[in-house]
Amino acid sequence: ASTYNILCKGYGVARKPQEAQRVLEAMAKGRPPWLATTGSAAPEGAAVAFRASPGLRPTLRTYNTVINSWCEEGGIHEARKLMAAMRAAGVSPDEVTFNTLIKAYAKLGQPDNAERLVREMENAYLRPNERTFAILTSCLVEAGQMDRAREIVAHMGARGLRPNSYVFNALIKGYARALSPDGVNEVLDAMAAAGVPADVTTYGLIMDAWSSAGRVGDARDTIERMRGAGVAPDLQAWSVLAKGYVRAGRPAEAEKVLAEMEAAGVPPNIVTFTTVISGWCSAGRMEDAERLLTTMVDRAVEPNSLTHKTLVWGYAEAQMPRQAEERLQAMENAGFRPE
RNA sequence: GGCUCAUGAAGUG
Repeated sequence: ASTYNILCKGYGVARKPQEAQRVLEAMAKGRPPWLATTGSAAPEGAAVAFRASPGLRPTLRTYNTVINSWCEEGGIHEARKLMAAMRAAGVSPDEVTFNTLIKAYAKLGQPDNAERLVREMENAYLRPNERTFAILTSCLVEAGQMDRAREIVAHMGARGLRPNSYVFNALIKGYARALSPDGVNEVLDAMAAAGVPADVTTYGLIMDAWSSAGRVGDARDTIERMRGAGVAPDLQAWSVLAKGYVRAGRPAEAEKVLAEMEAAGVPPNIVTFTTVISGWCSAGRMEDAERLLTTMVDRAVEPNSLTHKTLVWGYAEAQMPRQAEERLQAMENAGFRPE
């Protein structure tokens, strides 16, 4: 029975296209009620899964899983229809159902609709939970509505909820991207006061804002602060630091980060290497880019399409068409399609 | 009890 649900999820993850209408219509009797009511296509694989066991009725989790697969594809309309259908079939949506739909609006950048759905959720006598607030907060932050986001978070207490790290991290993201250390520190203080420890994501988020802005000194300060707080930087955090040096036009220092992270027990991966290679390319230092590529391959890290693309770009930018062509060829030989 | 929903990294068409 849950095998069944896992199947649905698998198909959802695979983002199967929708030839489903045919599959649905071809289904034998014993079709789940929702099939009759959703006039449009469902993800093909999910429909196949339903077909597999004619006698079985979809459970709440089955519905949630399929609704999620719709939402991942931006099919909010179909998802809502499915919610109506499940109700008609006597299965009541739960918090997960609503969170899934709220997330869909969040992805579409529609905080108003997301908030509307939270109200709808409460009208259905369901309590928004921490995830609901994390999704909503993140949505508001993405929309640049920091004040509203804070309001919402402040409201959690009244509903018996305490902001967790997901919620706090969403706020931090907003302030970090606005390059507002005051805002960031304010949230960090609030986290400490709430007994929610800043984690590797929290610090990574902050570092990324600094690094993206080319303010690598601040990113460096942040990673040291993180270590001081007993939080070990992970692969992403180190990669972000390397990006900071790249963005600041300091590729040699970016490359030093590779050794630094290695020493910390976190070997660089393809993302880290490609980041630093792009730094050499940006500086027109193609021989260094090639040298690092060799180092990378020696360490059994294979270039991917983005690595190749970066090098092609680098040679083009450096007015080295001959080498650009060679790179393009190498890319094709490695089985990557040039764009 | 398990199975469904939330957060950070690469040249960025």
